[in-house]
Amino acid sequence: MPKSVKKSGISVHDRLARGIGERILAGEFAPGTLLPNEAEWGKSYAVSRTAVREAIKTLTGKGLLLSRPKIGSRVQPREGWNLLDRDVLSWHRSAIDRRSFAASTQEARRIIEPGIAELAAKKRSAEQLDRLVTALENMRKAKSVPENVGADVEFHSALLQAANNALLVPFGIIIEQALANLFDYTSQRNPHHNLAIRLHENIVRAVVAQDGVAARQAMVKLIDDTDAVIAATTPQKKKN
Amino acid sequence: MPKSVKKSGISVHDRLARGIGERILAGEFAPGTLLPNEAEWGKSYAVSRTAVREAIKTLTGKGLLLSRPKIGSRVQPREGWNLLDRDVLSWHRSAIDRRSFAASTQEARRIIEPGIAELAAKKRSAEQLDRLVTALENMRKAKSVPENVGADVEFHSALLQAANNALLVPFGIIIEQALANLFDYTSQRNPHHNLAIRLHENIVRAVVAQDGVAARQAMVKLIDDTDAVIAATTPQKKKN
DNA sequence: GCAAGCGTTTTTGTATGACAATTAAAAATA
DNA sequence: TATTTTTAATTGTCATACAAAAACGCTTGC
Repeated sequence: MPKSVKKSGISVHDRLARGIGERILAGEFAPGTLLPNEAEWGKSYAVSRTAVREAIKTLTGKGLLLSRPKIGSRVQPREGWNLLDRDVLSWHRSAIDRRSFAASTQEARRIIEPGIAELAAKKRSAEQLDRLVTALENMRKAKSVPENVGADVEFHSALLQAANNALLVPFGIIIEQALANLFDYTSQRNPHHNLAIRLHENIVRAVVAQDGVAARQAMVKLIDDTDAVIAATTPQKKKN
Repeated sequence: MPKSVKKSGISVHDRLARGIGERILAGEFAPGTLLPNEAEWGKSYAVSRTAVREAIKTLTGKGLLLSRPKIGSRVQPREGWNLLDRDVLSWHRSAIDRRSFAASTQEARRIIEPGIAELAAKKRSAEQLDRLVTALENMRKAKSVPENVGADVEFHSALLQAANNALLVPFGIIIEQALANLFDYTSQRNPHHNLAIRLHENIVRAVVAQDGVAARQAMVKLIDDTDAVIAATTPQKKKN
């Protein structure tokens, strides 16, 4: 019996890649494991070998697999996984519990975003500053939760771009996921909205003044606040 | 059998993916550009459409492309590129000049690695500490430049793993490239070897003592030294 | 004249079948 | 037992055919 894959508008090999990818991230196929061969995938998902191969190429491109003739496709060690890939990260997110995912993203943000803010303050161009200011205005104008999330993501993306370092760009995905995650917690209305706006304003002020240290500090405060929001909406947390 | 100079071993679609990927990173196909269609690629590289499609799937999986029926494959905006993918980063590296690549990697390391050191000091397990200590010993014992690079990379990988945050793991690729790059500069013998060892020892000491602040400071000193090495081997640079 | 709807056509998406290349594992040999 | 050869399983590549999506141009109706 063909395994049912969630159907949607997207292509067969994309659905397959997601199906297999989620099972790898969930630990069903641990690193070092040899996957079923292409013919078996085709049979179990009722698709052609062509589609299977394209799905496997996608996963290989993301560092999850390595294929060799006569051997098959082997799950690679975790160090090689492109966890900062949008797809892989979303599979990862659905494979672990929300709390620890939120903790990981916040921890990572705390390491990276203050440095980004400092760089942005020092190196931003006038255009990049414009984009940041516009994002802040959109945050003020936001009337719904999705609008709010969108403007917030745009704000942090603009800041990231203003840092002018291509190697840091991939970390934007973490911020995106962290914010999406956050708005899972703060259900419909966010009473912190005004405070959040003010915290973002402080960052903009520092970037305008090209004051790296102030930008860093303002970002730390913003992340502190996010931590507080998460803690407040959580039944209980255990310390270690 | 030296008659054929064909890139032996590597598959056709891998070579194609690399070929197209390098041309995208080099700017020949800018973001927003529509690539030639699959049939044309097949003709110009003398391969089947199947191979072309698998190469394109690889690149799509790395965030470089998006394909849609009747439209074609369009180069995605840079924000979506998985620059922390090993392949993409190497294509990027060969597309820009060495100096600015070194500057970018050092800038990124300066943002992230101190935080990693601090996390590692606070959260490392006994086994993770062992791995770190072993890497340090291998640095001491290293007799050749490649051995030295290998042990150095292993040291920073061990530290990264000790930080116990999966989202930060992809950053290891930057460290790898940065160190490889560095040893391009310091040609054969590195007179800084003893100093470098001592700087690494300081990090280990802090991690042993679980002193996060000390670990952070020690890492900053190490990166400072790396900057100094780069500056010393460079004709001239301007400060701003 | 102009807008809306409808086929046309281009390009990717999927399937099938065939054969080549690779190499682990089994079999044969020294 | 150790080494070499053969075999077989699996991915890699190709050719062909048709399906599906969607931009484009055409017709039609007002």
